Amino acid sequence: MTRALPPTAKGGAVASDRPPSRHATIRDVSKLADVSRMTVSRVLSNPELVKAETRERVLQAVASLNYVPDRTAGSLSTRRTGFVALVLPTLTNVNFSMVAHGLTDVLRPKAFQLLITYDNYSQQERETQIRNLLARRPEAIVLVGAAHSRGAAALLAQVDIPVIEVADDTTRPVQHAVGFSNQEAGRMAGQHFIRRGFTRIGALASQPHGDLADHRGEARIRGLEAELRLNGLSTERILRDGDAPVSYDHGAAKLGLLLDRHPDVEAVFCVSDLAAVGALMECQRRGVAVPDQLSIMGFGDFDIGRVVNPSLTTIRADFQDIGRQAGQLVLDLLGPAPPAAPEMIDVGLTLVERGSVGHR
Amino acid sequence: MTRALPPTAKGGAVASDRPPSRHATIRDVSKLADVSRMTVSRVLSNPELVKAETRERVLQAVASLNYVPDRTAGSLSTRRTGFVALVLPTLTNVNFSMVAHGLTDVLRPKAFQLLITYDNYSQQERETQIRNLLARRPEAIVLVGAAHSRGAAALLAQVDIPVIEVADDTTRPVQHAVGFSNQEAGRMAGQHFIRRGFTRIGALASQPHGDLADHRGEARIRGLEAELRLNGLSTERILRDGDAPVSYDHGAAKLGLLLDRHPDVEAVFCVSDLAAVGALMECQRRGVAVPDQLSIMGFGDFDIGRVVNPSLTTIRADFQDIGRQAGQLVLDLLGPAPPAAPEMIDVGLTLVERGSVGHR
DNA sequence: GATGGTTATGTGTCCGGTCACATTTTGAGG
DNA sequence: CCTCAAAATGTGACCGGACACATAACCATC
Repeated sequence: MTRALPPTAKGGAVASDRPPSRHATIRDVSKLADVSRMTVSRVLSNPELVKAETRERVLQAVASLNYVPDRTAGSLSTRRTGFVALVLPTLTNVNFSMVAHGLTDVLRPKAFQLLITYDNYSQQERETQIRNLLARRPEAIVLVGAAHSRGAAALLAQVDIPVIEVADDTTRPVQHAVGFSNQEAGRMAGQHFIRRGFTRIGALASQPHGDLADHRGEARIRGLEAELRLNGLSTERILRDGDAPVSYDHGAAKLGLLLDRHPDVEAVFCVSDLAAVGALMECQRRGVAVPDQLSIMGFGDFDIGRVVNPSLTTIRADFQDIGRQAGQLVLDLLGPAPPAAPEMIDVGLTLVERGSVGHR
Repeated sequence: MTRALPPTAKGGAVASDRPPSRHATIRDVSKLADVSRMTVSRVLSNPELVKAETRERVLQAVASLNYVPDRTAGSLSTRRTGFVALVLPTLTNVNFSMVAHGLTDVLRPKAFQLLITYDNYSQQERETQIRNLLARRPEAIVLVGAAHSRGAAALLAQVDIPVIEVADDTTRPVQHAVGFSNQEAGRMAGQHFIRRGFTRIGALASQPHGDLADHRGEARIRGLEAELRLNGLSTERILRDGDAPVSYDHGAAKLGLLLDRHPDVEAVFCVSDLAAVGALMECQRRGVAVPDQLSIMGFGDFDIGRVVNPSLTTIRADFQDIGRQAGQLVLDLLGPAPPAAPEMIDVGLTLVERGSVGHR
């Protein structure tokens, strides 16, 4: 329960007291069952190699000692940790969590353990996280996002395990990628608005600056910009303001700003459903009818978009599927016949038409 | 990049090929720097013990070999893994994620690494997750929720590391607890409604059944029930229906059901803000004015509650603070002077009055 | 220049498993 | 009852670090 105080405890910082082993070891079990360590080991990993009678005896010893094999020790010997590292921007974004769930769906049955960390959208922090993770000797590393600091990129480039970048653009990954084109998302939004007859199209995004930046959101905005230009439309209603990541509040506040600056805006694309819902709510408060007076489109297909009024038209990427595919890719790459070429899987995007986008 | 195929590869399942070491070891570094292993080890953990000149030489060797110390090996020797295990119901609930963030806030600076898993609200799965985690020899284990299967409870009871149950009731924890009273939350909701003059009070919750059950939500409901009874009010408008965990959709659907069954209901408490927001949206669709015709209260103070119209009155528990306090408790318990008695920290609850609750 | 206390560095062992290989036991067949 | 392959079990080394302790280098002092 409580740690035994080292005998030399002076109340000060006693850093180097090697705590006594409090766990039963394989030797304890082997003695109790009167077999060799190896037999115990076999009972636990290849039971069919051990005679039923002996096996039973060993299992009883295991149970009576509450023996739980130490995977740290096992890993050192087998050189297989069973860890797969996962780096997310944050744990608080459901879509990123879905990537983790998707990975777990595939990897948990194969006895892999996810090592999940996050970097709060900071490339600097991401680099130190990657470094820490590598010290744990994961068998593969999965990262949400393809933008890395110079140091992180160097780290990943010289690593000898599968590296999979997910939920981002699949162009020029370090090794492998499972994702979609963020620019394409922006283009889809633009095309949809244009098809609906809108010409005064705006957008809400964060301002990209320095270490903390939402590269994926920015890419979406660039896609929209490109589409607008292609159609000879103005891009002046695209608002980049505030810090990443965007939120409900961001959407509400910035929609107000956009409306003040460009009262003539007909349709707004938000880099995230969160901002879109915030914008929608701000419209309710201002008495701006959606979609009659203003159309709103989001990105990400968050649950909330389905219940708001009107329901939110959005662009969907299946993040759980991304996780699953990444997980399967990890298994393939770690398997007996790993694919030789880098995999670049594009899971595509779907425009989900609901109620928040009208037409002219 | 790709795994070297074992020389014996027949294309079949080659399970037991011990992959050759692909990482530089401390010996490699020591040879290159022409020092002993121990000097290298010291440079990396107690640099001040090594002469500046030697240190420099070692660091160069480290850099040129891209040496990353293997924490698996280190852990085996020091008997300190630096892992703190965290078991959540799911990764997709922001409040649980906030617990993880709070823990990280405190533990990351102390070089601990969270080992995060989730059990999809299944006690059975939770038990196997705990078992897997223990094999990794975490130095402490933090669990969201205090309800465990018989096996899990046994596992936790005989473990020799700090066990902290968080974000749940703090009564009778296995060891320590950081949380709040869910029943109290229900009572607070009831009291607030009653103060506002309502008598026909209802609630939305999931149906508790079997392995998958939302014990926390159920406790809130029981608190509300108790409060209603205490005031001689009917509890018949409390609706327990559908599977846990509740969601926006659940709230929307079940509010409809409640309204159909009890058109006279004046105020509804939802076990989660998610359900509350869903209910609110359903009201918008049905033309039921909130709060004029119906008052709605949630639990959890999710971001979305602040932006909807009307904004959502809710009961707030500071989940990130829970995480931080749990993290600090871990540090204390692992420190040189661990508290002897079990800690039971109640972080309390706050009623956040916003727009969705009116009065008679 | 011998003495002794720092400071700096090195050696052997162990952590708790698993691997490769060796040895013993078992049982079918002659 | 012996032979011999197959099945069952055991032995020693090793994975990559860190600890405890030993030894060497340094430097001031007398």
